[in-house]
Amino acid sequence: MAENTTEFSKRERILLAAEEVFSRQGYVQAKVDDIMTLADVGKGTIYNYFGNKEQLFYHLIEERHHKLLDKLHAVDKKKSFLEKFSEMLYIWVNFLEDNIVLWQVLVFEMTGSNKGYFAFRNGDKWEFHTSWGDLPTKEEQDILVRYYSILNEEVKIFEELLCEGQKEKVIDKDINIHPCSRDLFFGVMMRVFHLRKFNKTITQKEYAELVVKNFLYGIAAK
Amino acid sequence: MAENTTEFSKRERILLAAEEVFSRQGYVQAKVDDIMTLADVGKGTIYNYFGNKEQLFYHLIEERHHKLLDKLHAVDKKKSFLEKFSEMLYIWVNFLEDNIVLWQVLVFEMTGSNKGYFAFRNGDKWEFHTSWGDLPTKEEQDILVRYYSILNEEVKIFEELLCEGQKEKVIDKDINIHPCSRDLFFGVMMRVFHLRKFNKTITQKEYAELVVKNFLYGIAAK
Amino acid sequence: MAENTTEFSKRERILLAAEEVFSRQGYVQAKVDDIMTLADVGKGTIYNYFGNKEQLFYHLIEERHHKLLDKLHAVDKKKSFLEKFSEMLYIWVNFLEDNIVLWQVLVFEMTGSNKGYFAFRNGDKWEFHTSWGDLPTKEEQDILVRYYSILNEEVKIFEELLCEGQKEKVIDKDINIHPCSRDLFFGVMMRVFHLRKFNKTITQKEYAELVVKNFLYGIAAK
Amino acid sequence: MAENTTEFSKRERILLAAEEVFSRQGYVQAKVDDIMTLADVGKGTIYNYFGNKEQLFYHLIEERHHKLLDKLHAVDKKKSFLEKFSEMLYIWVNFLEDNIVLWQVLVFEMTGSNKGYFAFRNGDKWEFHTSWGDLPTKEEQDILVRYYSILNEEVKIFEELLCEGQKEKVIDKDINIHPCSRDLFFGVMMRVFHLRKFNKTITQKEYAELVVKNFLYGIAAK
DNA sequence: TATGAATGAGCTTTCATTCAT
DNA sequence: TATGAATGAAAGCTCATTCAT
Repeated sequence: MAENTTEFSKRERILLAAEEVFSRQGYVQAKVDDIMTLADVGKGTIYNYFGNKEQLFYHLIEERHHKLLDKLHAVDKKKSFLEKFSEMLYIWVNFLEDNIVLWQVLVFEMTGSNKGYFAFRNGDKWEFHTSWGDLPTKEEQDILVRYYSILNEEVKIFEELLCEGQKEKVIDKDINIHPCSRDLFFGVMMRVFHLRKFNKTITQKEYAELVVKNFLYGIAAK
Repeated sequence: MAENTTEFSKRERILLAAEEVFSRQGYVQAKVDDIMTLADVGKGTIYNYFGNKEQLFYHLIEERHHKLLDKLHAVDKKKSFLEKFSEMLYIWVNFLEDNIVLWQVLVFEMTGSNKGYFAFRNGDKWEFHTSWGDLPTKEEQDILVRYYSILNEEVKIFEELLCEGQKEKVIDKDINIHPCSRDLFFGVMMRVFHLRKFNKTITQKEYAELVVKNFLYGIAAK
Repeated sequence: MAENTTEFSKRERILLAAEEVFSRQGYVQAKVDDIMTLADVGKGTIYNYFGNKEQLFYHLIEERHHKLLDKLHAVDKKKSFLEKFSEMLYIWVNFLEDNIVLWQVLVFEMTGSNKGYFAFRNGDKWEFHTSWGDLPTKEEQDILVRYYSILNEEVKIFEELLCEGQKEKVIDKDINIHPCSRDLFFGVMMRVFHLRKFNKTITQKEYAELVVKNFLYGIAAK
Repeated sequence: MAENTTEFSKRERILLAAEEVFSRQGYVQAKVDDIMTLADVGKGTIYNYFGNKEQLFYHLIEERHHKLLDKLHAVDKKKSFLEKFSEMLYIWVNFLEDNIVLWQVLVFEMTGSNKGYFAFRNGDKWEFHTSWGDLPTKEEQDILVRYYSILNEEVKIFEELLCEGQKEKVIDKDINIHPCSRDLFFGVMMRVFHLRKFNKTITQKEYAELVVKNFLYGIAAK
């Protein structure tokens, strides 16, 4: 990765190295030193480009996030709900296979869910809650919001998709789409993490179909 | 918590404080000093009782784990699959509401899934794999195994339940129960985490029923 | 050692355990906990009997020291210098084989020679010097004096012996006995430590004779 | 020492401070904080340069060791055995006067002789033994070996010298050179430690001659 | 712009000693 | 007299960040 120092710009090399190190170690345990060494740049360079460790992680995530968004938005709007559902789930599964640890870190560490924080949008503001009393400080909140916003943008696409499915009467009218879309989004993340272990023979495409099927029709005998 | 120093033994106070601090900070970022202060005991006392930070966390988790297991095993074996399913899911949801951050820490940090590790049992041994090359050291593996074993014991109960459902032909015969039970187990964890935020009006009982319904029959219009 | 708790008094058991632990670990690294466990007494008991770790070590050393002195003084005064020399050296070698680590700890750690301190008697007072500027504090000096006194008593016996040898004209009249007796005393300690490794076939008796021979006549070809 | 911060590089200042602190306190009781303060550098700097406390000590010792070796090897090979003996002993005495506490720490603490460990080379491997049952762990052994190797290199020079003396028939043919060279080597160390106290009037040169004389011909009246 | 030597607050853990029982 | 639970000061080491070059 770090060998072809001429092929990539310093910024790209840092991002590539950051991906590897954050994926190996998680966020807290990842060391800027390791990223520096792997990227084959000076330590100061990382700080020049990205300001600090957290912002480096954010930029890494943001870049991937936008690539995912682009793919998701590229799905042909005119297709049927079921076709779009399969296709978009495939994109999501495919993305997760490449970025699973990073996205787990994002969901667990960076949104503060490992500290009992959770947040949701109330109108145009984010509200924070906690299972244990202390709310995040203002600075912490600003950071958390950035990561919540990323996840929210991703979830929203599936939420809108499911709404469409409900309008098209494929999805039951009594279903509450909001939590349901979160179930789908985070549930697939868990499934991908386990798929890798137990179900390596199935292709991503087939897997996406299976998820759609189970999600829509359950596992009960017909 | 620390106020009622006479009501609880030092050991209990440490465990109570540990729960709060680990839930506030996750495992790595939790400081033994904070646990000590909150429990209102000397720092050495924690080490006398539990040996080190990791063992303290383990004892905390193990204690809760056994309480959960007891409840799950107390479900009347003679009831029908559907009754048992609802009842056990309710127990699991109920348990998670009380221990959600701790169990997220367990699943994410302590099993090393934040580092790309995953493990599964091959016969009577645990095998470790990683998305990024470095395997955990022997010592780390020993620690990981303890946490995997806890989760495995919990998942197994649901796996056996679903097998029963398959035998009773409530669950489709073509479903692969092994990954499916993991989906259920970890999926509910995710749902509970989001339920708290978006769906506070519904009772745990009702929620458990909803999960069963969606899991078995999906969300498609009938 | 600790098994026959009825055979020995608590005090004896502590001393026996202390010997083993100090010999295994040296003074600083020996843990009072280990002594307590091995002696099978409560930790407070050690402090009741001996006050603190240092005094426990001192009592241990002192007890052995007096046994050595008794043996050395029991040598028949009327024998010739050479006979007495051999006999006393044998006693010293024999004692060291049983107490080598303890006496190394005494010489190195407890006299502060590992800290560059050295002391000698000026009349009836001990004077302290150091290679590195800071003299030991008053309290430290008091402790050091106790250990220096023990070694001094032991060396003195050999010093007097060599003086006698000089009077009997077996030892050259130009030899300065004071440093020479220290050479003998500490040199034998070093030799015993190495004898154990390289020269196991020779008996202690033969070894004492060898030391006497080399000390008196050197190793040059005759 | 710390005053002339411009005269010495940080590395040199750390080594100088380490010498002083290890000489004042021995190895175990020396505090990295004190070295840091005395060297007037940040604590991390010590770890950047030397990795850890033990390696710092090792580098300190190794540096001195190589200087000693250079001097010892610089002795003219063509001189007679007796001339070389005097000259090399003078070098050794001279070296010890400057490094006595450090070399005592090396011999006593770092080789584990304060814990009853001793080691010797069997072919090309070091074998460990102990007076009290517990052998050092593998990691401890690796560290011990480094210090044993240093001492071994130094002793070996004297061993070879004495072998030469035996070939030249200056030393008795029945003498076992191996333990004898250890006696000389460690004995001189003891003597230097005591010389400083009792015999300051004699020069190092004269002292070296005296040791040679006593070692070869003993102290008996001729 | 790019560097990496230097920093020091902050972490986990140890262990001699105390003291209420 | 005997105990051992409890203590907390003190230790080695880490690593995000800075800043002179």
